[in-house]
Amino acid sequence: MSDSTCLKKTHIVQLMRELHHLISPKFERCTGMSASRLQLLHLLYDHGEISQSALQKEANIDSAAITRHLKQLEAQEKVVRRKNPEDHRVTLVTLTEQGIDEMDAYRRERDTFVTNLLQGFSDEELPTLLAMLHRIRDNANRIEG
Amino acid sequence: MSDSTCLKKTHIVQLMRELHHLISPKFERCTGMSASRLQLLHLLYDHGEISQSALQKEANIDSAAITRHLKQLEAQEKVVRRKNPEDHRVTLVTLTEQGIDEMDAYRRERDTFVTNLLQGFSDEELPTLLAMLHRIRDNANRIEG
DNA sequence: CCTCAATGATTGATACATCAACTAATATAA
DNA sequence: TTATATTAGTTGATGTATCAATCATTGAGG
Repeated sequence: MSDSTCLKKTHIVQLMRELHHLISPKFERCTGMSASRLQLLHLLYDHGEISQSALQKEANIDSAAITRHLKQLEAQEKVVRRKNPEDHRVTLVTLTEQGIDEMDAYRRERDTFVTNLLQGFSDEELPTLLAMLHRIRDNANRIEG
Repeated sequence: MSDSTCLKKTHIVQLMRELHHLISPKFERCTGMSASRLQLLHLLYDHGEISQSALQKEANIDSAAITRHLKQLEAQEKVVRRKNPEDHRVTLVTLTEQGIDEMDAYRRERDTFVTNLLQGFSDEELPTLLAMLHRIRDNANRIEG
């Protein structure tokens, strides 16, 4: 592979890192909640009651982080947890009514945010970008870890 | 904007987050150093002696984080710090000989990593992707912060 | 039935990033 | 030139992520 190709690839990887660094705190300020936590809430919204380990697998977050997030979301009365009566090892999590209600507002904020972030992208460009990101993800999954 | 466009944008943003989450620890394992710290070393390599505040501006990292990274890099004898004799507020940082030597290895590891991560991307696709990421960055910079 | 392995969740230690508060040095302006 | 503001860097508190160790519960095999 040519040097210039490698250089471009390096720039892309650097830029992706920089973007995350730039976007993540802004997302949090605009939506009022961190992307991780909002992801958990969305998973709960879509799945209904779900175990923490299932959440963990879908969100790809460490189970310790799941526990800590849910502890705080529970304190904010956005979720409830209960032991699965059929298997006392597993904890089942659900959105509260309040949590469900608040999701609408969070969703709106998120939609505004992503709209602004990808402003100017045409209907042809978006699928192109999405496909590229998927390919990068597949490559990443092949790298030893 | 149509719902499906917004949905695509949301997917893209989610995927970018997921990618960072996936790539960052792998990068660290493969190269033997976190991307932040390697970025600092690269900046030092390119600039020669440079002040911490200049480093901070280029790396876009909090100055507290800069201080702590450099403290450890100094303990590992990869960098040296000295006060600017003309302005005792500023601390000037340089790579040590050892630091410079080690950069070759780090660079090789990084090149291997980014090559694998972007495997299969053609010479036409890479600039396209890079341009798109730049546009996203510009959009992000326009979002209130 | 009883041991031992596997699973789900939690906790503690550690790492890294941020913000806010602070110190020290320098620049500005009355 | 003295008071004030600005700049560079450090430190402490906090939040979040990881890994490793631990506990409780369940499952499987002798």
